[in-house]
Amino acid sequence: VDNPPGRARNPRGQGGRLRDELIVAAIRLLADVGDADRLSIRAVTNAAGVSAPALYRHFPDRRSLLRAVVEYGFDAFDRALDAAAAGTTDPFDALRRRCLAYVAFAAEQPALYRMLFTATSLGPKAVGTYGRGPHPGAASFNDLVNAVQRCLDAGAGSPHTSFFIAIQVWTMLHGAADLRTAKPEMPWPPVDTFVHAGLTALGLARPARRTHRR
Amino acid sequence: VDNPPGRARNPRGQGGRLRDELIVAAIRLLADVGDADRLSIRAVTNAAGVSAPALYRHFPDRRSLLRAVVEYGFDAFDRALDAAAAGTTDPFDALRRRCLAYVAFAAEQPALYRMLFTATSLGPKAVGTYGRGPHPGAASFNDLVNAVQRCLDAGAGSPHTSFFIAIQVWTMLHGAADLRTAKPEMPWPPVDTFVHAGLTALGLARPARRTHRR
DNA sequence: TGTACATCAGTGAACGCGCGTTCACTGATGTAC
DNA sequence: TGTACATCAGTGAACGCGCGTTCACTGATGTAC
Repeated sequence: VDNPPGRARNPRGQGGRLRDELIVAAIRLLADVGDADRLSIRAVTNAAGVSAPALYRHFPDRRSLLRAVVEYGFDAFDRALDAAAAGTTDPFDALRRRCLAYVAFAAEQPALYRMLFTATSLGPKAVGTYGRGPHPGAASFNDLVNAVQRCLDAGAGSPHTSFFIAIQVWTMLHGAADLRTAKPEMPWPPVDTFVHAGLTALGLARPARRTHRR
Repeated sequence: VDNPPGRARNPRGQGGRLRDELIVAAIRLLADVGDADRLSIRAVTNAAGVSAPALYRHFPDRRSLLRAVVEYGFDAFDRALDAAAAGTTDPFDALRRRCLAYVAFAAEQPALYRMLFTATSLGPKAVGTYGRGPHPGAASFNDLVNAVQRCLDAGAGSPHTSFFIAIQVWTMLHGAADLRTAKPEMPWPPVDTFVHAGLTALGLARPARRTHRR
């Protein structure tokens, strides 16, 4: 991984650009090394084409960089799911599309997905904790609760609250996403088949129509 | 973490004992450090009361130790689930008990659980791959398929095969176990409520009896 | 019964490495006068 | 218009550390004769 030879120093007042470049380089590198623990400052700065100490102008320490990566990653995750759901007005179809996009995101960027969903706030580990403010994934979960609620409003048949059902859906999605990454040697059923079966079992398939069109 | 002061050298021919002591020490340490990546040879041998090079008499390298930990961990996992299911003859109750024991195992030893279920065969990472022979978790999954099949034989109502249903159950359990560890700040519903709801949704609750006893 | 020797569990020092972080610095560029 | 200076993005060398692994070794114990 050589330095991009042509990187020029940012002009005065534009030093902040390097901050974003470092985050993007970290995410790119994450796909190669497979684990946030392997994201060393030296590797990230080298991938961004600067020397290691240059990082400290933008982040006080390594953990701060990783936290920024997590926030950036959740942003990308939310955008991917919203984009998938934007293609339909039917709440059941929207939820199904969100679910498929969820698993697809994890399949495309497994190391980033794990960093967002399993490395965060795990004791003294790499990323550290988010003491103040909401957890960066809170918005994503809230989107899911809302998507489920729209299905309930449209007549979905579940005895549970939208919160409880959202937990059920999230659990299924995380299990599917994480296990498929962890155990690639298993003969997993196709994702859409699996997601459809899961949503149906949870009462989140479209209910039978009361009337037929003529 | 000081050396246990009293450790005596094993007698001739009993050098193999240290092998087990190292594995046990590694699992104990795993609970403290929280991640298999942090299981350094020096930390493990120190916890076992020997010098670092002593490990090489029993394992060719670090990865071999970690693989032995995984095998040992799957053994303990299987025993915990079997013990939980041994208390009943009803297949639905047996499956439910297995599920609760699954999540309990993960809650009690989160780092070990992760090592078994998410670190294995993840590219060039800590543990390495299991090229030859069956995956050490294969037996556990097979037990689950059998437990599901017994429910089907007892009249469970699912349109799917026992393999597919076992994938559904496993996905739910892994999702629940892993997310609860990763996001402890979430207001998770009680495990037994959640597992009961999940098994019911999957058609794995006891079917209504045809006849009543008089 | 005594002794030389082979076996073997484990040690202590050392290696080269990549790490996060610090420090004093360089050199281009905008600004004040 | 020219020049001294402040600003600031980024550098290069160095630090102390823990790591996996190697090497030559120690010293207790069982065995052959």
